Amino acid sequence: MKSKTPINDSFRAIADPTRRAVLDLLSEGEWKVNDLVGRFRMTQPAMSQHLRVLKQAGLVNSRRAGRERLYRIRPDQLKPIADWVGQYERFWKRKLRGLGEFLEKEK
Amino acid sequence: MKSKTPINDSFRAIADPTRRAVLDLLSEGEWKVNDLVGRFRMTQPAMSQHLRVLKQAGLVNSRRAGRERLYRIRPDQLKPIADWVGQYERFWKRKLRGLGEFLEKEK
DNA sequence: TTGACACATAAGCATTTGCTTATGTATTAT
DNA sequence: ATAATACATAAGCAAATGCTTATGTGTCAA
Repeated sequence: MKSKTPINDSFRAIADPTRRAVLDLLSEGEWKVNDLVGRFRMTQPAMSQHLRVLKQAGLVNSRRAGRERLYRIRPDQLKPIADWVGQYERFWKRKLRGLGEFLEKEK
Repeated sequence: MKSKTPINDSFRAIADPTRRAVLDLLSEGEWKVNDLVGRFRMTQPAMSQHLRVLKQAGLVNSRRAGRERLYRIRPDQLKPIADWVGQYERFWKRKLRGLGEFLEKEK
């Protein structure tokens, strides 16, 4: 069987465009589920399932407020992803400076 | 039907741990397919399929060399991902400075 | 030219994913 | 207490994913 690492869960979680859009909305502040549903062509259970994936990946938190449930982002949990992609940042930074063509031609 | 954007393909491509590991290897330079196969517990067709996904996402290039085929990374294609994750960078940077607790408590 | 090599592609299959329509579970309103 | 609201969870299903074992296709070697 395959081991599921949390870091892997994060990458998988943001692979879905709906979930990325949800994170973008949550970056503005807390949202209740029904308000999120109203932003997508999707039923409420579908949204709840996306939120569960995000929660299991550690990318969001939730709290009760009466009979509503408010989700908030945990943006620091995106740092492992930023770190991984950041490994490659130097490549396009060099390219933007125009002194990185050697990589294209090396070998 | 759902439209498949290239940016979405990139996120999906790096969702798989094998493909991320391949990209990490390719960041050292060009690799031939069989050498990549030797690094994973996987058949050659499986690796070729991973490489195809990476190629369709624009994350790698390939060229023939005799009867071998050499793959190289196109790291600048990761920039859209870096940009998206980078939107959230300020959150954990603020947190590291210790002056970002307000976000935890706001509302 | 014939065979071996390096790789891609096809076909098949089990698992996962993303959605739907029920249905369950708190919480609030009456 | 009862009904309505807000959401989660279960079950079912089509499509996508990741792998496998054939089987192509192009290149080199004999």
